[in-house]
Amino acid sequence: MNFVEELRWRGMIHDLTPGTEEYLSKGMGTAYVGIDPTADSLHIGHLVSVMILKHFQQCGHKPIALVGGATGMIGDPSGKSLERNLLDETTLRHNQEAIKKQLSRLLDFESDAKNAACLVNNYDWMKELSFLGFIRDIGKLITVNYMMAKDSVKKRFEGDGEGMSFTEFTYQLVQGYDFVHLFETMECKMQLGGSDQWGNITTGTELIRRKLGAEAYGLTCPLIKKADGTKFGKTESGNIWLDARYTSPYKFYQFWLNTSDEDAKSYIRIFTMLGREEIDALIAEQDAAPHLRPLQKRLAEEVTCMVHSRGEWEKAVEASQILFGGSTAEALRGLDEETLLAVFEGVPTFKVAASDIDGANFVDFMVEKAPVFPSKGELRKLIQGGGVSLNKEKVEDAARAISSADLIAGKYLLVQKGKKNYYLIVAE
RNA sequence: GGGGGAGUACCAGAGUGGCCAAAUGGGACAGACUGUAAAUCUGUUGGCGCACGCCUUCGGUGGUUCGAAUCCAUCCUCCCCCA
Repeated sequence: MNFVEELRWRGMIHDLTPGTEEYLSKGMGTAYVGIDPTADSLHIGHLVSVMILKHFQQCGHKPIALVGGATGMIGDPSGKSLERNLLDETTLRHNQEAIKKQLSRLLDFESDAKNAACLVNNYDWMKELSFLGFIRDIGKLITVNYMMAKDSVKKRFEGDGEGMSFTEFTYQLVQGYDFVHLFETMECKMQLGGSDQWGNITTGTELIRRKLGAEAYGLTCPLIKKADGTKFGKTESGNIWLDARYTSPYKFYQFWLNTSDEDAKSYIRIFTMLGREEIDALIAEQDAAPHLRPLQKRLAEEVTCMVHSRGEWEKAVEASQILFGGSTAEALRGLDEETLLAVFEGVPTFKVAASDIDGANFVDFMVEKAPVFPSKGELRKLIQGGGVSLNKEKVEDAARAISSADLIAGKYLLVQKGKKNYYLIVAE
């Protein structure tokens, strides 16, 4: 299978250096992607790079994931208008470990195959490097003029921003040096990344050309966009993380399920390994029966299974059916405690004393005892607009009281704000 | 150093003595419609015992006035022009 061809039909190529296809056609190639360890979990923005590595590996090449322990300490100025905050070493170490764990579930690091994936941390070689050594061996090879011509740098010199520190200016050289190092030690001749990395990648290939007199290659993928122009991978509640502690598998599943038709058509090519025929068939199915959303369902299934597990996917589907499948108050009451908790895992939960329940006024209770809503006025207005439900039944009267008879399984209250926002109240 | 302008709710932006809890647009939230979509339409968007009542808000402070976002003084911040 041809890697470049594969990415091309999936719409995952933004730019590539000349000679890339030829290099990869000569047998097993090696390429790396850099990942900034700014948090102790990857988010779905990282997923694109990981998918590229996955394809790379599937096409018989050797992928390397580079955790940027050193570069993370500097901060990539690309796409940033302000100087970045630096991370301390302890945090970085912790983040690196967590990211390693996540990556190892997505790529094959274990097998004996020649092209098993590999994980490196640039801190391991950067920490040995002396400042003097660096400016002698690397700094000499590149002119400031060349570095200034990069978009990521130019932007910081013009217009808004607040200037750029020497540290960030040097970033591209440091990242370029990674490439040189991997080229020399692992025969890694290619770097992959998002389109914002193009400048950094070409600095690397340039360094390799000047220092080693050798050819190296780069490929970038377009930044993922949503059809409505808003930012991909963010919701009101923030980033979508791969770590279940930050984004529950249910939320994760829901995120993909809720993509628009248009986006789903491109996402399914980018975020799943499904083949061309299968995807074309799904798209045809979607066009024939859009309300059934076969595309979104399949997309959500594939990605959730890949990132979490089939078991988590099944739970997410089950939870979705209970939450959105037109279930009634009776169905809700029919649930046993265990299922209930599983379904509402990750839903904001409030604990109250059981003695506070009986006879309490609904509005007062929801603001004072279990602060689901920030103010009584807002809650009243929502109730008037028909936007609040208790145990799947619309709250009609703002003055209604609650009692222990409202408790599900003797200790839970399920409050809904609108259709999608659930809150669980536990009486203890 | 000289001259001019501006700071209003989440954002943008009206208002320049009482009719201002403050136009309008965007955003956000909710309702209807739907496919848990998009588009559209509707409502809400300072707090409180909420249908015309009270309290806190228009950069800070202090004043004038029966009454101030609006007038005066002063301080702070930002922008523009000239040197």
